[in-house]
Amino acid sequence: MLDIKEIRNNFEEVSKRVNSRGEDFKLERVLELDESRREIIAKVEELKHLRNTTSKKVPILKKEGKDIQPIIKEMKSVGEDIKRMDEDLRSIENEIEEILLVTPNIPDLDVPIGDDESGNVEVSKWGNPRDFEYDPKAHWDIGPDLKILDFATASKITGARFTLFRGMGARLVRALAAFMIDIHVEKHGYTEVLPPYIVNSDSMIGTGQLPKFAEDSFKIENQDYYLIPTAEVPVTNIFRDDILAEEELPINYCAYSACFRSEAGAAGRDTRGLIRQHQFDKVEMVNFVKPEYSAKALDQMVDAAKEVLETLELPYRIVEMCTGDLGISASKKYDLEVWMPSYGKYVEISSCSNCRDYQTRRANIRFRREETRDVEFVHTLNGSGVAIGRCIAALLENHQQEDGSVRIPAALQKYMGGLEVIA
RNA sequence: GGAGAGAUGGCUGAGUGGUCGAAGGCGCUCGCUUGGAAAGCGAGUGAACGUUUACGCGUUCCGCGGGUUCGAAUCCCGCUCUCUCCGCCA
Repeated sequence: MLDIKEIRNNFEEVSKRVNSRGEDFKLERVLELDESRREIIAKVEELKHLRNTTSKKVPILKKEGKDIQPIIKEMKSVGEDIKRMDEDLRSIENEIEEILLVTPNIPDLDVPIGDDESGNVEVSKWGNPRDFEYDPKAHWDIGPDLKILDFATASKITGARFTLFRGMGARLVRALAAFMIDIHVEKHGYTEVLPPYIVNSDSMIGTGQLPKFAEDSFKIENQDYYLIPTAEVPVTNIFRDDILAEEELPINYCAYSACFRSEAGAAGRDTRGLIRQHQFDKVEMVNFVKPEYSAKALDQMVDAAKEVLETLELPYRIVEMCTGDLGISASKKYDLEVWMPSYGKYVEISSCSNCRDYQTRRANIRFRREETRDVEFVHTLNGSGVAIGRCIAALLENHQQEDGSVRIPAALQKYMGGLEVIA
């Protein structure tokens, strides 16, 4: 959520930068509403002050035997005025909130301007796509051939966009989760958490999934519960409505979880294989940091994700998202894209975002700065470290061998019980 | 799912209609004291919003949302969460 005071005091700049995302976010209306809101507040608080001071006098006058009927009559009417103005105020504040909850974060000044993904900028590349001396298979063929992925049975059990992992396939999911978490915990100082996979709407609002993107989530019928689209939601909301001590920061959590997405707008896209599923596993990183530290934290988070891919010997590139392709909460975002031979291109496998104070304003996550004793909003970052389903697709395709088997990268072998090849 | 109890400031814990943002205690901060520390003594110690150059002033907040009243932490209604017992269950 944007800071209403920032909108008020710095309207041109805020408006220009938010609208650089390629959409007009109607901040003028917020300005108008804010104006009348403050007008009403001034009036109604004056009346409340009158009521308070008068109410204190009433028992005294009563004791003195004075006639308090005229005062009571007057205060009754004052009370009605207050009630009416409070209602007006509430409706204005609701409208302001309604707008602010769907207004995205302000992009950082150095984010490239662009309307859509075509404006994204490649920052770096690691490794080289393998030059196959034979016709490489896609993972949706490799998996079923090795009997480790079973899409047909999953669609019987549930429907489209689900996978049944079998044998070494199932083992691979478990191995990758453990492998990734170990990297983050042992090398990057993360604390492992395992959150609920179902959250309430306050949590979904806190991280930005609601109210704007309701159709992307699975909602539990007749309850205020949602299946998490990412562990970012429960983990970021751990500190909702808290004031942290400065010395507690930074807090770095990583979490394995299943993720559930309706993929409402993706009908017909990526219909084969593991790339776009309603349920997938992911290891997520979430940072809570002091404002002055969040830019650096984003680089470190990207480094942690890079390490996962490099250790798995998967070629990737890093792309910086342009203003038109940032998520609602992000002020700056890097995607890590892994080389996918079946697609003949790089495919997103991690997304690392600096959300600055956007989520913490929504979720009311603050810290007290020692020096000033002031309360400030924490900055949050989140990033995949990395998506396990897509990682399996990449492993199968990039490390496939001509005989149909798949080589397990050295670093992963101990997590696979010493297995070197899936055959 | 059934029965009961509860929710007050960083913590603990009073408060059943009127000078209550809320006693007391603990904690914390600053000062005094000390060779130093502890103890002791004194002062201070929430957040949001509005207003103000500033000092400050005002409003709101006692789980959440309504209601009664001139006035609600206190009375009434609804909801949420926590705890205990029973049932069920991995």
